[in-house]
Amino acid sequence: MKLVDKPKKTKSGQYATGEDVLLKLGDHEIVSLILEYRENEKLRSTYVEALPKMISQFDGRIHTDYRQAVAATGRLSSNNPNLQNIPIRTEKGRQVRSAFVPRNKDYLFMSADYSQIELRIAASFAKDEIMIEAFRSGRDIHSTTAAKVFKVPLEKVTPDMRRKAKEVNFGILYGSTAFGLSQNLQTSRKEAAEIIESYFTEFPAIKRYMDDSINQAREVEYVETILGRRRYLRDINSRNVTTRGFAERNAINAPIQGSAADIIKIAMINIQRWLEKENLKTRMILQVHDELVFDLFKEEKEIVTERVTHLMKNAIRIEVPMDVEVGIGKNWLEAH
DNA sequence: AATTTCACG
DNA sequence: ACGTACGTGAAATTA
Repeated sequence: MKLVDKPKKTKSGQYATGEDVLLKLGDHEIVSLILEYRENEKLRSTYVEALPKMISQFDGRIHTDYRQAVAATGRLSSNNPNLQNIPIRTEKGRQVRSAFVPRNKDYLFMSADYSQIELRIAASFAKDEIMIEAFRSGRDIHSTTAAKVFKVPLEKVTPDMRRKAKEVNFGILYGSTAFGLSQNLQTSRKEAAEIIESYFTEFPAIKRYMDDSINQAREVEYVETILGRRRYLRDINSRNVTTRGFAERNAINAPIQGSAADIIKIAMINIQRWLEKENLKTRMILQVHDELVFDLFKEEKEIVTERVTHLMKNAIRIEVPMDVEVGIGKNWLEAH
């Protein structure tokens, strides 16, 4: 439709039509129509029509498989079907999620989520006193970051400043560049670069930790999680800047993402041991990276809530307290 | 079989 | 000038 002069192409030479590309075409009505169609098709083909076919003839339930040796960071992955990517972000998506229900009327769905686990791990590894103190005092981490980065008192942080700070906090964990952040914030590279610079001035320990991670990786060509899982980074000394850049971002991200995986695995082992020891009817049924989902026997509500929270918070001791949010409802959506 | 897109954390 | 934020899996399309 000649909406732009030089349309972006994919590496195989096709026109790129991903969501981020379409949204930069301007506000032609075709864009929202295509994206609406895509959303509907995704939900129809991947969930609404696929999942019912996966119902077991033996017990009427859907069973995923977890793979323990696929993800390079030590995370689990879920397949056949993937139950770690059930929709939640859009209204129609949430309808799909609400179809996941307990086994019978004596049960409820319970979800227990680690709050900001990766940022807490980063603060702890970096020994950043400001960020550690923010978590210890239970302050909102994104607002705290916004106050520091934009140099205003906490009460003067606007929703837009908080939104940007949140993107920065995530970007940091991924080793984001000014370009990446500007794309994500839909702002100029200049502003993105200024925000990042300001971030590193306010949180010097985080900057030091990131540099140390890369330098250590250069020495031994691997990085490690808190429990010693290694990710080998054989490209870390590559002379190709793009290749080396990937390895450097992995050097920052893998210990953090992987340590979060270590921690939830310890919690899962302790929770399962406890459920069996106590002969409880509640079952741990899903893991979604920082969340555990339970088919909760109603009469066990109080004890399970208390013990699961405790076992998740205390799986491993680090410099920062772990916070866990528990929700209970009559389906997976309501449990959040 | 490879690529592209998009669902999740 | 180029490429550019981490980790996955599934469906549809393209080659």
